[in-house]
Amino acid sequence: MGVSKEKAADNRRAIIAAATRLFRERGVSGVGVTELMKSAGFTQGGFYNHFESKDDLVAAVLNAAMAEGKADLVQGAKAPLAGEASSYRRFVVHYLSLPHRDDVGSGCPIAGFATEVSRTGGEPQSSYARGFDDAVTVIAGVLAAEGAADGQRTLREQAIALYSQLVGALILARSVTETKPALSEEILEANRRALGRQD
Amino acid sequence: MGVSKEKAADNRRAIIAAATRLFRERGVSGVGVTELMKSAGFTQGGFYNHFESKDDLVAAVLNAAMAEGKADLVQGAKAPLAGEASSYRRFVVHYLSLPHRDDVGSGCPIAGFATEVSRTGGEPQSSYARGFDDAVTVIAGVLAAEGAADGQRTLREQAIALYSQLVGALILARSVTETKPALSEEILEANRRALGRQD
DNA sequence: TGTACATCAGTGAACGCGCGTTCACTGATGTAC
DNA sequence: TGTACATCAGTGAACGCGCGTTCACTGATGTAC
Repeated sequence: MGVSKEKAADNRRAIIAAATRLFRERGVSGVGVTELMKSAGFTQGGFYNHFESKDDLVAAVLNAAMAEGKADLVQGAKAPLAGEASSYRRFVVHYLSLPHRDDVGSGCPIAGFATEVSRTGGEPQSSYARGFDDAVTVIAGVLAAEGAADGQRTLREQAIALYSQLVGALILARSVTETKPALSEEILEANRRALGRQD
Repeated sequence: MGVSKEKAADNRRAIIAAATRLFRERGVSGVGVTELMKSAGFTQGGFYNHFESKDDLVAAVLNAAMAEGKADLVQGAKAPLAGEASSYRRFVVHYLSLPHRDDVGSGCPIAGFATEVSRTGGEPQSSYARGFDDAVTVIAGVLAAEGAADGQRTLREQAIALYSQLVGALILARSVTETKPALSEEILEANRRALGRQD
């Protein structure tokens, strides 16, 4: 078809963008290369001009998703101090909100890819682990701003525990959304209340 | 081959048992019927004498895994009061232990099947939700025995929040085991410490 | 600046392979008499 | 209790299908002169 280098790079990004969404929603093995390419606006064959294999794409997807996830987090943490809520409060409430629960495709990639990378291992898992560490650092910053002093536990430790609870609550809420929506909301609410008081 | 009804029922259970393990370890779509049957000691064709389809097996597997998971929980909660540790303490420490992290195949099915059922929906998800509810009830009992009074929050609410944190910690620890074992252990440890003090 | 040609992103048919499922066959089980 | 026969769990080859991947082809891009 003939396409400029610039346009080709755009197209590569479009494929990755489609994959970061679809892989979170349905899992890597739940999305075929043909469907993926179609969803990005191309036909199947072109895939291999950009990636060596589907596994190669998975690695690129985790890198991209983690970078994007970190950007979202940082932006959220230092968001314009609109409203009276603290950073901490806003972060928790947003993370455990219905819109976030229902938006697996562009929601927190740590929650969306956790099970995937535990089975994949390798490079994607390394990217994921780096992304997790970055997130913990940002959250520790939020806790510091909150003045969440604790003689026994470091900020990092507290951030890891908080993030674990948030991720668990989100994954559990998502796991029963379709058949038990009331239970799903109850899970979010119980965790919001548990995290309402300072940890 | 010719097999008694009794033996046939045993064989059906063996297939389900193999599947509850393999599906947790590698996901439903990561295990083929042929491999599954081989792992249970049979050839592929016999599968359809016991189940209408692979989806039908998935439903049976979730029922079985939830029943077994509940039995494990109840047993753990009322375990012989050996040692000085409280039920609560024992539960948390075991849940966040390395052996439990490394035993996805027969570990907590709520953690092992969470992502799977969020995509599957339907009957398997209903079984899962029932299993989750049962687990919350058992945990609320453990918290009650601990005298975890809290004027603001019900025992059920506290149990849901606690379980969310445990499940999140386990899933996150598993997600980085292969490439970042130190981080994986740090996640378990941070949550153990966070839950050491009464919630 | 203009022309000739190599490059390479995109197309879509085709490949082999493993999947879930079906089938004809087998032989011990378990029932009818 | 013994014999004849229907049942049905288990076997393993075969089915169609969708998967990841390859390929010959195309035409605009972008370089050489």
